Amino acid sequence: MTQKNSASTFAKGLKVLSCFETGRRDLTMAEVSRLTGFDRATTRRLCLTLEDSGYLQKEDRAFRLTPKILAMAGGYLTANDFGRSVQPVLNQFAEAFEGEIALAMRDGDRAIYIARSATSSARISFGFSIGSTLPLLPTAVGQMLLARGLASDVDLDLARLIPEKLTEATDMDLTSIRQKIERAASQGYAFVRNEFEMGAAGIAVPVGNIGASPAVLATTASINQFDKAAEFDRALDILRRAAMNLRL
Amino acid sequence: MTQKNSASTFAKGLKVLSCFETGRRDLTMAEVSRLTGFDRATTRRLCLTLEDSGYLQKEDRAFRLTPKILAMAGGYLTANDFGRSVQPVLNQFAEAFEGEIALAMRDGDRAIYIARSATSSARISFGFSIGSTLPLLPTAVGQMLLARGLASDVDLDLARLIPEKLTEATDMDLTSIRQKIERAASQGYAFVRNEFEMGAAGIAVPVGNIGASPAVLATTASINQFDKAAEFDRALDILRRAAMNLRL
DNA sequence: CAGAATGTGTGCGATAATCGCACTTTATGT
DNA sequence: ACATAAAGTGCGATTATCGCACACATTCTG
Repeated sequence: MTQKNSASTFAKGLKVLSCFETGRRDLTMAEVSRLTGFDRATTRRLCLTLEDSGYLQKEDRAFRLTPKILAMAGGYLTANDFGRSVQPVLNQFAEAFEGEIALAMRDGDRAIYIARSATSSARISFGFSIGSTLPLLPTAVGQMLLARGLASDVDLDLARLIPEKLTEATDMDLTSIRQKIERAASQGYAFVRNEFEMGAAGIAVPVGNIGASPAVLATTASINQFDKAAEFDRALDILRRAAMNLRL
Repeated sequence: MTQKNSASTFAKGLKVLSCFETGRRDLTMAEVSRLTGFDRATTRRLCLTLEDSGYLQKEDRAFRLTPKILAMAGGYLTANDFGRSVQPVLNQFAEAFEGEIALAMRDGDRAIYIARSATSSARISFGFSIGSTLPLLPTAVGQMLLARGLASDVDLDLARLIPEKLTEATDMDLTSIRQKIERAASQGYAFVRNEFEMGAAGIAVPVGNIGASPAVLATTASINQFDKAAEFDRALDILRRAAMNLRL
């Protein structure tokens, strides 16, 4: 059905492209067709258009993203001047942590890393990088982003977002989650352990806005690194000082 | 004109999207129309489709990329497992340098950073990050990538690529550039000073392939950091050891 | 402040692009 | 060798798209 002010073929194509967002290594046209629900002939034309345009390359019968998509991401980062204004600050404070620090914001129903720095002693595990996406409910980053919203928006979000049991410790109770978000708002930080990844803990603090969108600063580490109150306090202090140093 | 196996509306839309790759902060529909050559009504529909799909947001009358494009980049990085296999090694060797180290590959007629690490003491200047693109001819990264190609491909490339005078010192002579590429191939590293950015020097070494595409590892610094032969040799040695440590 | 320049929004007829179906061919798996 | 899955193809029907011209809105300039 034709919709004013829109190009449905283009929208379909973007949906095909978004199939590659999850990090699935190789996708055949048949798989893309199943994921999108589009007719196989339609999917074929759209995939080949992405290949012609340089965003996908085909190997055997499977497609994968090319690094051209990184250039687009680079366009976003350059437009915001993050390479100069944000990255050096994150590098400095990652060293203060001897760990990892990341700047994140919300994109739809998820959190997304938009800048990150880590030292060689940082915990590897999940393999976070620019562009990594995290769920909102079971992560410190997500809870702090939700906490930065209006209470009425939190109500709407909690009515829509479905908790997903990622570990044995993932909190599936919306009332409990809401309390954590409210506590994050009142105490100025979110702290989550074992809910997103077993053995991992995260702390997130508010940091200002990117455009009109709230951003948060976070660090993740092994849970035992924050066991002692002094270690936790030190990490929180460094995060807060990093937040004050960031010019967003 | 209809072309088999393709969707021209989608291709047009991707061309609109690519207008935002350059890091231009805000683009109006009129500007996008001029850049692409498309009719203004066509451009309007395509821009609004990108907005509907979450890739662009509009502020006043200008559009800008949203962080959603970073998630796509994250899909590329996750598919290649760079967050786990590459980033920790780069972090380790950035510390050895007390500077910057980056993994790059070729994308069309440019080099593109696909992973990067820097310490707080690294030189800021250009603000490189994942997704940063560099020209092939006046950069160590570019010359090393060209050097990794077949001699016949280098011939074709040098016949097509047009040198661009970025600094007073940019080499515009194709014969001279060809010699530098050949030297890079024979000595196993490329070294460039002041040609891309005044005051900046870069060293690049080969590092293996990503998929079927050659990759290189590079560091950049102030030119005076490599003035002494001992400093240069140390940097080259660290780069080579980093290259050996990377599992691509 | 008026006029010029630029950007945006809209309607609509023509037509080109797209769709999706069914069939064929190729590749892979058992 | 056969079954299954994926890809490739042709084509008629239909829809989506295009681009033009005009109107409206915003910004710039003298």
